[in-house]
Amino acid sequence: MGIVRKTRSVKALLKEFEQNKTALSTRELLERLHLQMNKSTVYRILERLEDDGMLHSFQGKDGLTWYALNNKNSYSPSNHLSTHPHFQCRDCGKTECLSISIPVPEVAEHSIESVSLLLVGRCAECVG
Amino acid sequence: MGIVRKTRSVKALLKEFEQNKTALSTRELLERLHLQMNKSTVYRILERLEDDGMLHSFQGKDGLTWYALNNKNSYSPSNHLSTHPHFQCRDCGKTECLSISIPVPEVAEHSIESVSLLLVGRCAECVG
DNA sequence: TTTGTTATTGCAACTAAGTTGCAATAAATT
DNA sequence: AATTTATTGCAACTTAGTTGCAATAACAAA
Repeated sequence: MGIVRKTRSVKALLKEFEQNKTALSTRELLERLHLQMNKSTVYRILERLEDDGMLHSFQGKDGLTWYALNNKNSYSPSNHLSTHPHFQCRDCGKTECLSISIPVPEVAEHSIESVSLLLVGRCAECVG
Repeated sequence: MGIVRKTRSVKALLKEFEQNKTALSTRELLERLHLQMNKSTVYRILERLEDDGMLHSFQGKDGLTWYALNNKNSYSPSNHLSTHPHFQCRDCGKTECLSISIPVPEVAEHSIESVSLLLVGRCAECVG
C-alpha cells in the first residue's frame, strides 16, 4: 500500500535522495542515518517507498541493494517496467541511473517481464 | 591463479554442473554438497573455478550468487567479457544462460568493461 | 486541543550468505 | 615412500536483511 504517514524518518530518508541525485546503497544509507533511526526502519521505509513508486531498487555488482528516485514522469506504481540501465564504477563504487533506453530482447518460449542491466566500468573521475 | 589440484571436492562440484547444464545458485550447491564437503570449500572452489575461466558468476534477482559453466570456446580466463544475458523465472526461480548476444550501449564519459543483463519473467513451464 | 485509532518505530533476537585464520589432510612431484 | 604445499574442515566471525512485539507518534475526528 506504500507510504501513508510523513514521519520524521521518511522525510530524512527522502532528503538523502534529493541531496544526492544518484543511487544510494543500503549500506551508505545505514551509515548516514543510523544515528537518526533504526536499521529496520531504514529497510522498511525503503520497501514502502518502492511499493509506492517513489524509489526503485536494483542489485549492484557485489550483491548490495541500491535505491534511486524514480523520475516523476515514469512515476506509475506497480506497472513500472523499470527498464533503464544502471552504471557502477569498478573503482570507486559510485552508481547511477542511465537515462538511455535499451531494447528488450525476445526469448523464445519465455515471457519477459522485467530487465535489469548493470554496466560496470570506470566513471569519468576514475578513468583520470 | 585458479585450480591446481583435482581433488575429490572439485570433481564433485564440477559433476553438478555437468549433470545440470543450467546455472546453479550457491544455495542449491550448498544443499546438494553439504554432506560431501564444508561450505567454505564450496565457496573456495567456486572462486577458483571462476578465476580459472571454467565458471562464471552473476547475481540473481534476489541477490543470490549463481554460477554456470563457461562454454568451451569462450574459455579465455581474465579477458572474458561475459556479455551474455541470463534469465530467471519469477515463479520457480530457475535460472539459465541465454545464448543471444546483446549490444553493449555506449555511455559518454564512461568506459564500460562488463555488462550484466538479467531478464526476469516466466519460463515455458510456468507460463503453462 | 484533546482524544482515539492505527501506522510506524525501536529493540533485540534471529536468519542466511559469505569470509577468515589456522591446524590437519591429501594431491602431486621427486 | 618421502616431501612439498595446495586444499580442506572447523569454528568463529561479519554483514545484509528480517521479524515479533510492545511503545510511540501521525493524523483524523470530535
